[in-house]
Amino acid sequence: MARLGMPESDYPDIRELHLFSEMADEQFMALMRGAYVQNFPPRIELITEGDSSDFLHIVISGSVDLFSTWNGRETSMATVYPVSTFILAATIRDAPYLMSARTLEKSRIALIPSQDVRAVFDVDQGFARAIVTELAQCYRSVIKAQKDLKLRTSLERLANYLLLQQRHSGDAAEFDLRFEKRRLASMLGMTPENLSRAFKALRHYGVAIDGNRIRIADIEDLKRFAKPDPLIDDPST
Amino acid sequence: MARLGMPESDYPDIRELHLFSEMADEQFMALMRGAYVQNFPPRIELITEGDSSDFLHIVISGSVDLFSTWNGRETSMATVYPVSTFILAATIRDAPYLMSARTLEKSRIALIPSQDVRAVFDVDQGFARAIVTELAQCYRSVIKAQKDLKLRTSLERLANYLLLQQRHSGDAAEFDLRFEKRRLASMLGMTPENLSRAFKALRHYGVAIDGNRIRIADIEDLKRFAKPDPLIDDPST
DNA sequence: CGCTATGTTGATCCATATCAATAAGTGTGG
DNA sequence: CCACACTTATTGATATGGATCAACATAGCG
Repeated sequence: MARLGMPESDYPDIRELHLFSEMADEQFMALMRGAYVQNFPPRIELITEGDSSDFLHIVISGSVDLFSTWNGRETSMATVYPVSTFILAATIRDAPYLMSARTLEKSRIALIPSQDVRAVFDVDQGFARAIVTELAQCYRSVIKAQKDLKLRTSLERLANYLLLQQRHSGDAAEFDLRFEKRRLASMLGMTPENLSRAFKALRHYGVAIDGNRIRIADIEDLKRFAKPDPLIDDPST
Repeated sequence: MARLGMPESDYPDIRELHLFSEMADEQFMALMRGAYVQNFPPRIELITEGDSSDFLHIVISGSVDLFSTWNGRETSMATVYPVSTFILAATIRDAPYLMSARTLEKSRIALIPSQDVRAVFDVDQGFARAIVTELAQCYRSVIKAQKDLKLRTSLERLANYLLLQQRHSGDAAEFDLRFEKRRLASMLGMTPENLSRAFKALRHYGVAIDGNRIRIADIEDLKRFAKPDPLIDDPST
């Protein structure tokens, strides 16, 4: 876990990130020279909400939970998978983190000093364009999550989540949940107990669950209940 | 309501927007030349979610409600006051609007073709910097709203909202609600009936309400209940 | 092989929505 | 200027979604 300069073997993965793919080689190398890479065990808190945003983080392998707390309560806000960045907005604004982050599993994380990111933004046209595109994407994702929360019941949110995961699994009739139910419940804005019951309630629409394995008997039946909407559920639009 | 080129008398107000204040004169004039201004009566739907984002909108006077619908339900997402823009993210990504917009009152709205915005972004460093800062700000606002929704009860949300409005009114002991309770309820993610009862429940913490007028007897008392948190309630951070 | 965290199930409680009735504005046209 | 229609706000009664509490089962994991 000692802090090391980034090995060049990690460069290609990061370079492929659309955030870095359009920038000049020279600027990319400048960013990489100032960057660090660390390997973390599971359940390590990487950042804490309220801290100042000294580094842009990139998940190279593993996965990271973004969560927030208030008054003794806690909620999962998002999950970050390789290869992507997190806390870009705090880095840009040089403002305190609004969310905490912890590794879910053994993870490899790259850290780029925030001031380097801001400096390169000002001199590299492609990087600037990429950052603004990425940020707009992030913004739209949160808006969709908020519509999901305000317009749907927890049962409807779960149904739509399952349809999305199913699509994500190449439209297979069966697939595994990507993370533990405890966190899924928190992400969907409900308690674990309520999630357990929601799964049972969805049996009426042909959803079978065995451990982490989900089987959807009749997609159309589930869709009639879930009423998926591209303006809420499509990750791309 | 006929579409007209923007009169030069509107330029200064827009120029002062931090989104436009740092850009070169030449680029600013280029944007303005392609822009239109329209006056709208109250309750006119300016854009509809799902439509393609042809124009960046700027509220010059009046106010605009951003709302979303699904399955016959509707919720207010935000209110836009002069002078500021809305649907910047859709403009940047050239993607469909995720929210609809309607005037709340008689309003003056400027429309800048989205492709002009994207074109100027690529040639003006100051404008690019301003856009990315603005977007990061928008993103953080929604994250805060989401924390508010997921971590607090409706009573706690209302209490913190009142504290914020009070600060917004120069820490006056009395102030008026800025918009009708019906919309306030929707913004806070509750029904009008529930809001009505929530106001009465806050009497225990020294909140008196008469029509649109709010009086907070003891700020500290209300704060002990509301537990305001800069990472949720501060508009600036 | 136990320990600990996770998941399930049942009973109950609480927050919030819904339905219904009434009151109070607000704007419109006569 | 008033009468009417229409929307908004309040209040009460009730229903329901979802949380909490508790008990137990189960699955990883050292």
